[in-house]
Amino acid sequence: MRSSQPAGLLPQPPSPITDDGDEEHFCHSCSFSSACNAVGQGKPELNALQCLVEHVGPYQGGQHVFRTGDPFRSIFAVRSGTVKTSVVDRDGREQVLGFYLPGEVIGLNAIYPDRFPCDAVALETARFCRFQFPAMSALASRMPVVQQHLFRLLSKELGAATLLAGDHSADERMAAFLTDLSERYAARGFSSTSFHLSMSRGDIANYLRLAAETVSRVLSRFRSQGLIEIEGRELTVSDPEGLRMLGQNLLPS
Amino acid sequence: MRSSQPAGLLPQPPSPITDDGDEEHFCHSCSFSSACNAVGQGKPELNALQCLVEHVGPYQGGQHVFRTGDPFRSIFAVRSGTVKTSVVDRDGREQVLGFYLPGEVIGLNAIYPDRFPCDAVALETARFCRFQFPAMSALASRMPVVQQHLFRLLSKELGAATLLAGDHSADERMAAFLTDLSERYAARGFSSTSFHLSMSRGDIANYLRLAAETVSRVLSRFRSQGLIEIEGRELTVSDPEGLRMLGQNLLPS
DNA sequence: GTTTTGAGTTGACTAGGGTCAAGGCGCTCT
DNA sequence: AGAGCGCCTTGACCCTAGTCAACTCAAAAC
Repeated sequence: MRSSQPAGLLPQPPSPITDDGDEEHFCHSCSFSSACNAVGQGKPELNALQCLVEHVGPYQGGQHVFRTGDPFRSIFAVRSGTVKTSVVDRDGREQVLGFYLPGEVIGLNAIYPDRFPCDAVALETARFCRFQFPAMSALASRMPVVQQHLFRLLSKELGAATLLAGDHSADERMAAFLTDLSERYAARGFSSTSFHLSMSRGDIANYLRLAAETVSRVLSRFRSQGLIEIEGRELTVSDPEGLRMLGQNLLPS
Repeated sequence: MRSSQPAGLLPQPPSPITDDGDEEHFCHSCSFSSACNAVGQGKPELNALQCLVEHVGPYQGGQHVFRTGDPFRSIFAVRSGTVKTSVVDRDGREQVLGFYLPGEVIGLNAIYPDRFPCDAVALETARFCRFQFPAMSALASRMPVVQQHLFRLLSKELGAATLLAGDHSADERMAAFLTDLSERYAARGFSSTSFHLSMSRGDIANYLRLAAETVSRVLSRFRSQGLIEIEGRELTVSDPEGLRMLGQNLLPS
């Protein structure tokens, strides 16, 4: 199953960025690790999970992983790369819903409508673990720990969505966004103070419900205040605590 | 179990508003009906569900059903009355997260943190079905239909939270809010064109991330445009289609 | 090498909605 | 009845962030 490729895509040589790395380490930093590990500890259910997990990709930057309205059949855990989810409203305007880093899961919001309610686009070359959902759901019935994990993932995402809905200033939003990204990178074993923004200013602006110009201005202001250093899409957080203070009202707990 | 009361509350005579009504009809309009019905069709699991459901209340308007930080032990289905959920941020400002009508479920966002992440306050005399969650979760493992129902409820709420996060004008937000309320009342068997707003203008404003004055102004404008009639908290929707058009970008599907 | 294109930055102006303030209406409590 | 209070409405003003526009820069296309 390691070698499976989506139809129509040529396999390409692995690069340092997109290489899956060793399974042990990758799974350790994956949102599903507790579920997967629970299954993978020599129990007979191991085979069950292996049947419903499939490694897919690579998707090149700009390619769709799924589109609004596609029938819901599986959820995806990001193995490498970054993904943006978005909807387009009736006026044709895009609304960015979220960015997903390696180890995070997309597609959970499709369970209810039974169709994907948003687009998912790779921002850079990306690979995934694809979990067949009906089978996953069935497995969850037999394995409480898997069920619990799904409940928690859903509930967690619900909490995250709620935070963005508050009325907050541009500075608060940006500070919270950067702090959140920093912590998510840290949780996956990357540097928390220095990383690459894989999304454009426009995407950030859209996600934070600001104008692209405002994002530019706020970043410039943060730089002149010594909170961050930024050049293009390379970001260094100089004052993590200062940023955290600014964004605290938007951050969990 | 029908007669259980929270400690410290005197039973009070049922009123037309707060009376549970007959079980059959109530359950028919409840979000949990498909799960409950599946369980209650003469199967042995009937007893299991009855053990974990408890009818609680009445809570008077202003009373807390649960508070932020309370340990998570159960979810609640509203049987009668209306409930507001909210958080207070570090500056002490309240943020209204949602309003819940009879037949709707509160507490799902507590699964992940394992504590309630928000307050829930009755806006008017309210009664509930309380479901012990660990037991419910265990039941879900044995009964796929219950599990599926929980997944769907969570995923549905996730979709709803996402909609509020967009950047929309005051008019769009208010129109979508009224249309949504109207449809939820209709789904529960009440009039969709004429109903009582159980929350204050301030609560509506807070929920929609507007100022109370703006809510007032928008409602006045809607009235002068012939979209609604409103007197105090009594609302009549004169032009449902017009409202729907206005709020369409915020409404599901 | 030149042109084109798109992302990003910065400045000037504008507008939607927040804030402040005053006043009306309908409660409840003496 | 009168006082007090909370909720609501309306008006005047202001501020944050959006819009429009000009310009830079780097990478891709020719």
